[in-house]
Amino acid sequence: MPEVPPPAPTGDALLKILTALGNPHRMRIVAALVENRTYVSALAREIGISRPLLHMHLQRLEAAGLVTGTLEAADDGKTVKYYDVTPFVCELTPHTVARAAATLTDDGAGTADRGAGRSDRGAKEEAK
Amino acid sequence: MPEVPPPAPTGDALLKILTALGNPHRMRIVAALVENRTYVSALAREIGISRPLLHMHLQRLEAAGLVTGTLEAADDGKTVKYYDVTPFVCELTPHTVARAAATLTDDGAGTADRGAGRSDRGAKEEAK
DNA sequence: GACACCTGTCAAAGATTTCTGACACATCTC
DNA sequence: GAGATGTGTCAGAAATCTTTGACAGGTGTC
Repeated sequence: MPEVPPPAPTGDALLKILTALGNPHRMRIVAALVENRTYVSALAREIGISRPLLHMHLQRLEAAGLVTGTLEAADDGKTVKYYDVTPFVCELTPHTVARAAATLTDDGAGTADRGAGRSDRGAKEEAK
Repeated sequence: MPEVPPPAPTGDALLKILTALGNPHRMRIVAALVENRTYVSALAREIGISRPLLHMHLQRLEAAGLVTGTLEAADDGKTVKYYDVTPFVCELTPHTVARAAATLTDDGAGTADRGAGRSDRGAKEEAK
């Protein structure tokens, strides 16, 4: 079959995606960015949350590879940070979850890589 | 049978699925149940977590509709609770997330006032 | 009866996540 | 300069999730 199967992310990557998307505010952020790209302050006004809070949510989404932020210069020269959604595709089935769980690096004892670990993975798309 | 498109869960349902799957232990539970169905105590030993903890995780998974538990009688007559995975299919893309976000009943204000007393919550948005 | 399994629930501690209010800095307009 | 807009970060409170240990049953075997 010529069908190209989904990228099948690693366990940690899938976990990051799930925890990133598992939040009403972040789901709405993705929804808003699908409609049209915006910058941080405008998006905060649109959704109705504070800038610091939105900043945190955007960081979480970006860390999961679901959105990307670019610092651009507006017409008047002011620097604005625009965000776009990544065209991610992730199929969730018992099999894909099981496959991802096999590569989890979390031993359950709390060896979670919180804030550490440099990841050069800009896109999960080619992961295999 | 022709191609059946994914059911497109409601916002709250998808959120439940995502938060249920967004946990290393629960991902491993699904993985273990995909291999072969078991009962609670055996599963707890297999994964290496306590029974009360596993019980909570299973409840969360069952509440999201990802697994189902059935109280059965073993050969010797002892009652055992077996768990099976539901053959769920959920496609995660910017579009599906956006579509689901539109039906979220969480007003983001923390007020668990599901679907009641609807009024303009964005009153302060235009106050600028 | 004593033991070994199974089932479930509870309260309380521990660890994350979420959220708010300030702060500091830059650019453009009046 | 003052004011409005944009950027980002920080500490600490508040809410939620995770985890443990103890408890209260049930059934079958020795």
